[in-house]
Amino acid sequence: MLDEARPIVLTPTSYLVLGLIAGRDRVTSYELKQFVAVSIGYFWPFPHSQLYAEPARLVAVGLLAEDIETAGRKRRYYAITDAGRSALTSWLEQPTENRTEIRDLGLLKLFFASHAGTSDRLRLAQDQLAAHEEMLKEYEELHSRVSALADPWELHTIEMGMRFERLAVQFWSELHRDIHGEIPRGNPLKD
Amino acid sequence: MLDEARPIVLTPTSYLVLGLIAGRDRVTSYELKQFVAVSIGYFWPFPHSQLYAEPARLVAVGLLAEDIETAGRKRRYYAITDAGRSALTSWLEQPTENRTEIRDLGLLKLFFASHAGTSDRLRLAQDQLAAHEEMLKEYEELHSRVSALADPWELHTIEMGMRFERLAVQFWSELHRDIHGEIPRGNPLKD
DNA sequence: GAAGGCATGTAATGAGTTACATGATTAT
DNA sequence: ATAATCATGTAACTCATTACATGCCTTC
Repeated sequence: MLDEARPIVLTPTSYLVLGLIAGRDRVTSYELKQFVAVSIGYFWPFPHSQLYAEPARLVAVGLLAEDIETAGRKRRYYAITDAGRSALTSWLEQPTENRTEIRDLGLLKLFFASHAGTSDRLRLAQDQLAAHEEMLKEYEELHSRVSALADPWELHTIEMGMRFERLAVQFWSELHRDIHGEIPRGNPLKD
Repeated sequence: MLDEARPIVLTPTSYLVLGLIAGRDRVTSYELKQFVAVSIGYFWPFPHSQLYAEPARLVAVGLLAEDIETAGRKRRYYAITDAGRSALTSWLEQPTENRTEIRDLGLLKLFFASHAGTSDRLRLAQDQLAAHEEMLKEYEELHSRVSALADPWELHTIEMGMRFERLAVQFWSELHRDIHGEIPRGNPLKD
């Protein structure tokens, strides 16, 4: 009972990692990375180094157990502990303080579009439209690929992602149309 | 030309601050804070200390000019420099690398809902539904309050926010209905 | 003239990002 | 057997967050 000092505070990333590990029995950071890339990473991106740093923190506070390979690769396998599982479920029981953060550089640029010229606005809308169409397609492929096997709750979040992308496609294409209508005659689009 | 060392790299927050200041001629961090609270802060939240730290950085690299009151309050007024304005516009011209980040603790919990019980899932959906309905109302009030005066591009981002909230309301209410249907008979809802 | 809240700012800490690094495996 | 790519991890640095601090103004 030394060092009772700072209370354990878990970040969203902590729960993310905890939750991912809770669903498996032994995983390496690399495996988590693989999975994140085709699931939660779609709308909650972060660099893979977090998947190395965060488990280390969680081991330090007893929510994960670590098991290091003795063989050549010396992989670090993580597993959730009882304490970890109960931290996870009690988080799930807790009411959620909610402020959805939508960080999108395209929207940020749109916010400041009064400082840009019409052609830049148009390109912005075009690019965003294309990017979101692309993302939508990716989501759809992903969805059809995993819809049979994946956890149904994970699937729901993927569906939310798809809906968001549809919304974005709609939004930017309307905007594109509007901006297009506003191009001055003396300066016709080429392309 | 001493210290040509590290190239100036601007973060999204940098452009956010730069853009905000570009639209005004002299502002304090506090004024920025006020404005952020009813605009971009809705979907890109961050603590106000950033609005003190970031201008300082931008002054250091010459993109903002600082003017400190001599009177009692010693307020720091910021204004954009020519270099700052051109940094902003060239950013606006640049194509946007896009990965929309949607950070939402409710969705994260949904992702891990297999580790929760039905009643917790139900509460999650209820809470999220209520929270998004609330946000939608806020957006609508904001929109009608400012629709006449605000920059039209800012308005568009607010409209995107509203659309997102409508989507979220839709999503969580469908989910709520689905979960509700799944409650085992032996364990009827009270409330 | 005290109290409370708004206005304004700073310090400390740790999380998150970027960049690098190196050992396996596969393809050619 | 060499190159290329995948697998796995770490280090440095900076931004972002939390928490605190204090002056000014209003109101009673």
